Formats: sequence, C-alpha cells, structure tokens
Amino acid sequence: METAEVETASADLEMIIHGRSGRNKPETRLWLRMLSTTKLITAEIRRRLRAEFGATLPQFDLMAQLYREPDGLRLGELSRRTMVTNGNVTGLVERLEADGFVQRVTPDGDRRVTVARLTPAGTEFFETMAAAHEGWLRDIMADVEPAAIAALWSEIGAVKTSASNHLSGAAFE
Amino acid sequence: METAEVETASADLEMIIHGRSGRNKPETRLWLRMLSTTKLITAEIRRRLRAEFGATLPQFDLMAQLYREPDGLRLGELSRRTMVTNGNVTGLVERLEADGFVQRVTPDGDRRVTVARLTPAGTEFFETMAAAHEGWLRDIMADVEPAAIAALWSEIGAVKTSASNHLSGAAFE
DNA sequence: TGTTATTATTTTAAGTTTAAACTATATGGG
DNA sequence: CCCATATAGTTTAAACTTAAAATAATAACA
Repeated sequence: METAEVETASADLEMIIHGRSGRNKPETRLWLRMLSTTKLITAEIRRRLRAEFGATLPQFDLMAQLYREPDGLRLGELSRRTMVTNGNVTGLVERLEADGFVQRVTPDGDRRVTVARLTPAGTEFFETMAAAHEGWLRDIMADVEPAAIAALWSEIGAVKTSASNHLSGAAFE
Repeated sequence: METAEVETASADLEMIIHGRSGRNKPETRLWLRMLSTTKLITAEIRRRLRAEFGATLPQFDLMAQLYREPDGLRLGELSRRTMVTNGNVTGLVERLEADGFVQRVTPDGDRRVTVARLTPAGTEFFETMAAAHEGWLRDIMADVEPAAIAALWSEIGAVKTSASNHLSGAAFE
C-alpha cells in the first residue's frame, strides 16, 4: 500500500456536498445514501439481467408493466407507469417488438393511439426473469432484518408522498 | 372523465411483478418503492438543475466529488466515486472542461494518469448549485418527520451494506 | 364547416450509459 | 534489454435518456 491517501473503498457518493468536508443537512445525507444504494442495486440487477437473460433493465421494467395488463397499454400510459419519457418508450417498444416479445396494435376507434402488449413469448420470457429477479433481491437484502424491511417500506412511502407533493415540474397529481 | 379505468394516478412503478396482481415478496416491494421514489426525486432535481443552472445531474455529481478534493482526482478514482463507468467520465470531464469548470493535468511521474480538478469558476459555480440543491431536498422532504429521516438513513445503511456483501460482479470491497 | 385546441406518438439533438475493445504507459522478471 | 502483464484512459457500438419540436388525428365550437 502506498502512502497516505486514506482510501474510502466502497464507492462513496455520500458526503458529497456542502462544507467541503461532508457536513451535510440530514435531508441531503439521506438523499445521497438513497441514491448511492439505489445505484448499487440497480447496477447489480442490470448486470444479472444482461448476463443471464441478455435483457436490459428498462426492457424488464417495461415488460413488467405490460405483464400486469394482458390487454396491453397505450404508450402514453406505459410512459407514465415506467417513468420513462414518451419518446423513450417508442424506442424501447420498437426494440422489444423486433425481438418478438411485444406487439403493437392501433385500435379502431382512435388512430392516434398505439397499444402495446406482450406476446406469448414475451409473457413466458418475463415470467422467467421475474422469478429470478425476486430471488436476486432476496439475496441482495439477505442481511437486512425483516422488520427493517417493513419499516423502510413504510417510511420511504412517506418520503415518496412528500416528494410528490413538492414537485415543481411535469408531475400531475 | 371517461369510464371506469381506475387511474392509479401517481406513476406507479410499484407492485409490478409476480402474481400478475401485485403480490410481491417484501424485498421486491421495498425495492420497487425505493426505485420509484429515487426516480421521482432524481427527475425533480434534474429538472431544477437544468432550469436554474443549465447543468445536468451527472455533471453536478462529478463536480461534487471534485469539490471535496481541491487537488483534484484521477479519472479512475472519479469513476469509482461517482459510480460512473470509466469511459463515461472521459466524456463528462471533456464537456466540463470545454465549459471552463474543470481542468485536466497529467502529472510528471506517470504519463498514463490524468487528474481532473475544478477551476475557480467551477468551484464558484458548484457552490451556488450545492446551496440550491440542499434547499430543494429540504423542500422535497418537508413533510417527513425528522425522526423518520434519521431512521431511514440508518436503515438504508443496512440495505447498502447487505447489497455490498452480495454483489456478483465488478464491485470491489 | 372551418378553424383552433388538444391529445398521442414520433422524431430530433445532445447527453449519458454500459461493456468491450483499444492505446499507451509502467513494472517485473528473465 | 525484452517480454509478459498490469494499469490508466480513451474509443466504440448500441442502447437509453431527456426536453423540445414535429406529425397526426381527434375534439370543440363559433
């Protein structure tokens, strides 16, 4: 080991801002920790999706939404539910359609609308991935007390509600 | 208002997987809520950074790391701390350098190395943004009890630790 | 019936993202 | 000195991302 250079080791995105030495307000500290934790887990799931299924995380998310709606969803609705912009959904659906997992239909009534739905192959593929996904999360959170998991779920709900009520921009309801 | 169509309203990425009706395991439920909350807040901060400062979130994150290290950081170290891939850091630093906020230097000892550091303009710019950023977070979490914020910080720490200990891929320590 | 506005989706431009391949250095033996 | 190997960054290809502009179709209504 070299000289000084204390080495923070695990990617620390935390204690980033303000006082130049990490004296942040509680809200900022919490946010940085939420963000880094989410990034960590997201990266892990992304890696596994790719390695085991050759799929990307946004594809998985999109298919997850369609899985719950056997009749399919309009692209706009899909956009809201996945929290992905409109234009983005277009591309995602295109690629998934090319892979044979999703199908696009324009209903009779309104020709502006496009409805996307899973094909049988897409349904089967998603079910396999979803089962694995669930196992990964159990694994990733294996060292967390069940009580803490429940508590977190509810407390994060409060954060989500507060955030929803203080949005500036494009956020309805 | 049309017909039935219950309207989940706020973008629900939650209750996505498994049972086709939202009967997920606690770990999955927690994960989906963490993810959607993080996405919500991230989008809000991104919007405000862009609107008020014309900056992007990754740029802000990168500058935040450099701010803490007046002597600058090697690009590889910067990559680890921001949790952004190597190649990505290259582009980010390039653009920030073009804007005059960051400066690149190759030290004498090892010509493979590039160290990035904030310019005076970059430091000043970041300080302004950081102050606003802190205020936004206080605003966003305004309805959350201080005690809950503290509890969350510690419990999410447990999740982060557990996740760190169950990584499959490229994650050292 | 013609606007005018609204809604649904696509396109565009710029930026971010990843993983993998590539280019220089450095370093450590023979 | 030469070669194998490791290290630091950059480049590349494909995908994702956003915000904003552009299309297209429908609805509203004077």
